[in-house]
Amino acid sequence: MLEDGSMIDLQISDAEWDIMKPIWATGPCTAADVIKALRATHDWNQSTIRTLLARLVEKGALAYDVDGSKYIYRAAISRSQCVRVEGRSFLAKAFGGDVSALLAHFVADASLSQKQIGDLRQLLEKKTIEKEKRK
Amino acid sequence: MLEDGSMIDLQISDAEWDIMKPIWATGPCTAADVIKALRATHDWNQSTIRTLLARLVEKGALAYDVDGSKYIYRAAISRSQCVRVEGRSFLAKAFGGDVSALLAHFVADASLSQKQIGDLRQLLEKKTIEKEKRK
DNA sequence: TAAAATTAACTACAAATGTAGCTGCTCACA
DNA sequence: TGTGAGCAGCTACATTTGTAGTTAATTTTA
Repeated sequence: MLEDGSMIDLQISDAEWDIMKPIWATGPCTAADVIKALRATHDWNQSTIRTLLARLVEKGALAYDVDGSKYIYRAAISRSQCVRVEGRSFLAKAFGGDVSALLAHFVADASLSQKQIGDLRQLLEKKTIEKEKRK
Repeated sequence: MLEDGSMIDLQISDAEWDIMKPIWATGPCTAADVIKALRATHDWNQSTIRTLLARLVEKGALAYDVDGSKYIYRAAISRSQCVRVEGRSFLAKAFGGDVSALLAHFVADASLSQKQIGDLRQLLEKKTIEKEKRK
């Protein structure tokens, strides 16, 4: 069990993320559904997608229920869990774990709209208040 | 040439990042220096480090000057360039390119100190003011 | 100067990843 | 009920990555 109780630390490759996304987005579905969902954005052979689905099952990122001759795949780990794991790994790699540095980087690198900046400021404000309260 | 004029899009693996770090941190140095720098944190055979150095040269992330029988390695790409490339790839993979979502995630996931929150708020404020001015 | 220590170059090899092809079963439709 | 389309399972294969070992030249040191 990892410190945060997440208990998972799967490494999902780039291509595998692309498979997970439509499943997280639309819920349980068949391989055909995933293939259809990716047709627009990826020039992948359907074999490729089926292979990746199988690998994700092996890894424990997906599970499936059998429906006649096909599988209904569903996420076995949540997007947020994956994001957390992936985020920490990136944070460690690129910023030596310094979250402030990471945040500063993305604030500087991205061109945020006035509204986005406002939202984030509000989020931070709320966080400050929460902390105040807990004192 | 990529849109931002960075012109590079090297993929630096996790282990390779660990090699780049001390070089970025301390400037040009020999393989022995890198090995020494990593001894504290990594249980790597020196062969491993030398292999990674060579790979990074192949990839164009490092360059070297010959000094007698040894190489003085130096970064051929800056840390910030790497961070930018890596950051965008992560942003695309985990947040579909939505910077706000990324920022919100790290603000929520990390336990920021009061001071860190304050600094970030200040940074955003500055950004807001800049934008105001440019109007 | 002869032996010991360094160094870069080359080789190795398993696991992960990207990207498919082939095969045999099965289900729906003609 | 035969047949074609679709499906999962298995095989394949080049590349990247993690992690070394070996070798030959060279440099340092006793």
